[in-house]
Amino acid sequence: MSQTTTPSRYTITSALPYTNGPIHIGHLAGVYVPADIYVRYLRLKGHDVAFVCGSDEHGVAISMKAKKEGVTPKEIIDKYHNIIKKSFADFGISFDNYSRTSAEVHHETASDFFKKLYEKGDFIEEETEQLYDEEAQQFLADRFVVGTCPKCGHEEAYGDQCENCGSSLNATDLINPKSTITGGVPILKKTKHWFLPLDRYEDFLRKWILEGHKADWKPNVYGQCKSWIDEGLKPRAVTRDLDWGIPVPVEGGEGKVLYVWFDAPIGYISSTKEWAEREGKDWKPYWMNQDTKLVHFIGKDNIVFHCIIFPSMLKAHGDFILPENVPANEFLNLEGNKLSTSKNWAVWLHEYLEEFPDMQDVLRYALTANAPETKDNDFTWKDFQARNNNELVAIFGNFVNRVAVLTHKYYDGIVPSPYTFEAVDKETLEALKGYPEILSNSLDRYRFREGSQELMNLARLGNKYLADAEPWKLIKTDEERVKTIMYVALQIATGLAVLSEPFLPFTSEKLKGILNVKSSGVETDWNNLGAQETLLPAGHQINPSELLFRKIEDAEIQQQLDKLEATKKTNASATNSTDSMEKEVTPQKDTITFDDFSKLDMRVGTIIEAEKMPKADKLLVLKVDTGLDTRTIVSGIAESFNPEDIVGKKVTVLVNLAPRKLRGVESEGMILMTENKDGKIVFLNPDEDGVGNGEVIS
RNA sequence: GGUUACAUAGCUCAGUUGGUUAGAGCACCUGACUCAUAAUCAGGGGGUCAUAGGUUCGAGUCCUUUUGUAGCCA
Repeated sequence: MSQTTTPSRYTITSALPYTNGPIHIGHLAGVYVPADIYVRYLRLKGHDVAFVCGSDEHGVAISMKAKKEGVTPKEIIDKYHNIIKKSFADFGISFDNYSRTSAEVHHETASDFFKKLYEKGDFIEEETEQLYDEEAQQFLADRFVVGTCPKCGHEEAYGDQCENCGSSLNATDLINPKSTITGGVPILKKTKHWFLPLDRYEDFLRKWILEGHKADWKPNVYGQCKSWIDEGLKPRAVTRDLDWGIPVPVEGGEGKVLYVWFDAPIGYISSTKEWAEREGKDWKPYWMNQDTKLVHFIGKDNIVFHCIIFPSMLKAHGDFILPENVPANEFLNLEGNKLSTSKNWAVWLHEYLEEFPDMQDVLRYALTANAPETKDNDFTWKDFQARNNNELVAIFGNFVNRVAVLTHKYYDGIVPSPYTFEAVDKETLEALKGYPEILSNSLDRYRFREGSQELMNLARLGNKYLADAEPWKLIKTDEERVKTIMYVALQIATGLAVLSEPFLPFTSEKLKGILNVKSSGVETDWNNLGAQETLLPAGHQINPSELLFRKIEDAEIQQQLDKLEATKKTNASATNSTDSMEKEVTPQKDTITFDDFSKLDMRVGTIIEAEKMPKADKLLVLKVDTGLDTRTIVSGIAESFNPEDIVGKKVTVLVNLAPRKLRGVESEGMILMTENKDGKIVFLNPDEDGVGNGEVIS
């Protein structure tokens, strides 16, 4: 079913980022950069495009993270939605609309979608028994249950998987299951759910994918679909017992929400609606007209949802078109290890943007030139540096600079009139004309890595032309010839300015500024570039040269490597100290100023007396010599220390804390404590010899 | 465990339907040049195409084995 005619419009989606963390280079290389290149290319060719995305804000993981951190899901999604949205915008991902699944338009769209399928009888209803936490009054998603693994005996296995032996489990299989919310023992309780019977769509999928897209879908995508279909598709639950998400909008759906994978892809549609509303357009053609080409950019972990489940949903609904292609990318690693949000093993986009200001295109280029299109790839900072210094600076930037500098040197920045074109000039101009098609060839087949290299080849063509023609020598003997040479070189530079736009949008803009193309009077777009004789006319004034790229020094790379090394160390010590018990690192608090800090008066003190507070399990009444005075401090450490053991101990005391009465005893300060790996409270003690009472801590 | 994909020079990758001495960029070595961000241009060395077998006149390309990596499923 590959389309042979040119589509009237394009709907391009890129995977909705999950709002449990910021965007990192893996997301960029796999999804957003290729999607953005494709979209910019389509726009340059004058196509009607809707490029939509948004934050995916539902699901168990966010609900769980919220409970763990003691905040509401909304606080989490707002935080990450804002970070993500801003970093995309700053990075130049040119979404027509970036929405979020908590938006009203999405709730409505997803609800309606569900209702329509419900009314058509496209769901199966089934009652199953699930674990239920009576105290919290809610059903427990697999991740909310821990217990002993029935296979290996590991005591901290999750309801869906044992991280010790790696086997997947059902929550009901766990021995001694416990709710992670209350710690209580869950009971089995009946619950009703709605299932999408994928088996009904088997014939359709077989025909559509296995016959229709055998040739044009990537091997991995096609192969995975084939294995799913061949194994026999089963009904899949599209609702969950959860309090975070889109409420099931039909009778009996109280306390239940749509499965996040049911609502998320509908987010593409909602986002399109939001965009159309704002732009005063009709969203429907973008999703319902057969002459629209729909393409989903995703990572390989999402293949089944975008190729099997979502298309089945769309088919069931009946009004929608299906994706023409799903160019799923493989994964990117970082310095030899898997990227991990929870382990902080990543190059975070929002941090990159701060650490390498105005260098968006460098990261775009490095990620494109080394994109994980056919297999997992490794991002290394050394490669990043090499791509920048050897290619962007040395080949692309340098060519442009030498052309601009020579033009100013010889002609005060005015494009010279060519004299007679020799064979080499004609060949070079002819080669230049061929580039739009060369690049189209790559981009139409989603080969962005190849495309980026072809673009670089155009700059190479320019460098070679100059090296062969040697205008700097001829200027002394043959001025007419030099005019022709510089004219040709300027045409190539202009070609680069136009053709680099999808790959290097910021650079393209800058280069167009140098060449002053907007006032040249020549229409230079992708389509007529190949047909046009002149891209930058003789007599046209260009602006002074500006460097397009700067070199990246070894020290900058080392800094990034050190940062990763520090992460490794943090992770290693975290694993050691939490060997058996999962211990969450408390998130960093809001920043304070130095003035805030200096308000704290902390001193070295010595405990001179200690006794238990009557009728209190946790409290000790201490007399502490602070160097200033001897004062009474009540401390909640009785469970960890015997009073007699701590007399004479040197401790850190916050002395200017407002006094407070605890159990009738006034406490005049606070002793600083921390916790060791076993959860035991320990003193933060100034144990260096010769440190006396009353010394200020700063 | 099942399944899908991947495995080609030191590194990153091309290699369409099997067809002459396996290609490119980077790195390395040599030479040329100086307009240019010590950039550029030319030339060179370097691979028994993961492994073992098979089909074929002929296989990096098709089939099977083993190993490794990754995704998905159980």
